[in-house]
Amino acid sequence: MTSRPAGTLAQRKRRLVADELTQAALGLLAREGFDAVTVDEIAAAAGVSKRTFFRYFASKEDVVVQFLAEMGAAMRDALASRPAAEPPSTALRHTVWRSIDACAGHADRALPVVQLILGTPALLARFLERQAQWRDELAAEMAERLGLDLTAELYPHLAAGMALTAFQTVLQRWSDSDGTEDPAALTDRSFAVIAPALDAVVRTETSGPGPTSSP
Amino acid sequence: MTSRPAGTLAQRKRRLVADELTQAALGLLAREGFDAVTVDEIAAAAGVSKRTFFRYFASKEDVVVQFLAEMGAAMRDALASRPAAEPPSTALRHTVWRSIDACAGHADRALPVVQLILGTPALLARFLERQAQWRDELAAEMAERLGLDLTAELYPHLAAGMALTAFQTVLQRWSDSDGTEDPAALTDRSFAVIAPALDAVVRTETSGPGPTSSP
DNA sequence: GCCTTGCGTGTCACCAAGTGTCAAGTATGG
DNA sequence: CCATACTTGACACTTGGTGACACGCAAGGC
Repeated sequence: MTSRPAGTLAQRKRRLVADELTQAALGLLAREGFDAVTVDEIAAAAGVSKRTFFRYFASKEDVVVQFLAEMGAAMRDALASRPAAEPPSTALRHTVWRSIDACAGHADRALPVVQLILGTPALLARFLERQAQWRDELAAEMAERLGLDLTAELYPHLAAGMALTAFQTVLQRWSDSDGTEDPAALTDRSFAVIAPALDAVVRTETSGPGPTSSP
Repeated sequence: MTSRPAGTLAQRKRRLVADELTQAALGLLAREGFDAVTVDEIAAAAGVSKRTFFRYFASKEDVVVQFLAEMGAAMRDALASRPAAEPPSTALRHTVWRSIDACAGHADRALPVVQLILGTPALLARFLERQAQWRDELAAEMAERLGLDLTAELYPHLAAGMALTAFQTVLQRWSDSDGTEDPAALTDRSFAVIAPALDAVVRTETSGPGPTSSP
């Protein structure tokens, strides 16, 4: 009863501490830079001990990257919810748009974080690592969508990779332009470039040796 | 005089120590796993101190990733040396093939390293970070090749990203199959998929609003 | 032959990221 | 009131990585 917010009381308390930690970390890191802030400082700013910090986040990088963690699940959901008959380029465009839009929606909070990530090698590395997981997940979803064998075909992984390349390109431009450029336009332009490959599924993989030869 | 091998004597000595360190590290890491080996052990195995290790490599990850560092330069060189009239898909296929071939060439040494990298989150992250740099370099080269404005157009970054997606996909398959699958065939198949996008440069970016609309 | 200069290395001290352990605090249930 | 489970803080410890200093050794000038 009275479970209005979400889950048990203990879970809500845990969420509270996590939010406090994230808030403190994001503020300090964006202002001072990733290497200039220690975990002790973040913990102190949130009013907990260093040990407790590591009970909530696996690493200092995680505080920032986990802030974008739901993006992976969101993308997969978005892809799964697109009509099966839709051409891949359209389905994938909506897929990455789900996350881009989430960023662009509250740019005031998201932009500094994106700039921090893209500008910090250690964070960029973690972000890309996360993207590699998303790629596998999206590839699995694409294979299921199209009834392809994930282990035999290359298309699913390549399609997912191309979509995430577009994602990353848009994010980079948006970050570099300090939020000036329009994410929607960037997304459309990116997918206009990669669409010819995304929508040429049937030919390339099912017909034997194909057109490629002569190294 | 007597500068047969390369550079001065000091430089050759330095190279010798670096090779010894790399050799020791690769052996230990591949056998025991990345986290199970300490820097002290690597240094001891190479007969130097921990401090000296860090005078040669910026981090423990670097020992492994720097082993593939020349790939970036090799790719850029490969792209720069392709005839300007060549279609992008062909030029980029040769570009990534330069590195794939280098791996496949001495698979006995390269395969364990690739498997170590792809199987270790921390190393994968560094590898992807490196790839992000390559992407920018290849994008710059592509822009110059095609006379495009790197800051205005999206195609260069997207094309470079697609090529590297193919690169990563091939490497992944090759690693997963324990070197069984043919890298050349995988490369050709991958580029057959992405070629339609790579070779459709002119239309998408130069002609105004274009075919993309209706979200 | 000696002495200076410079470079590479080892030793030591140090900081920060993580982890294991244990004791103390607090909510729940009998 | 007590027993239990869960969370937290405090402490110690390992490891990655850096700074500072001293030593050894080669090259070159006197």
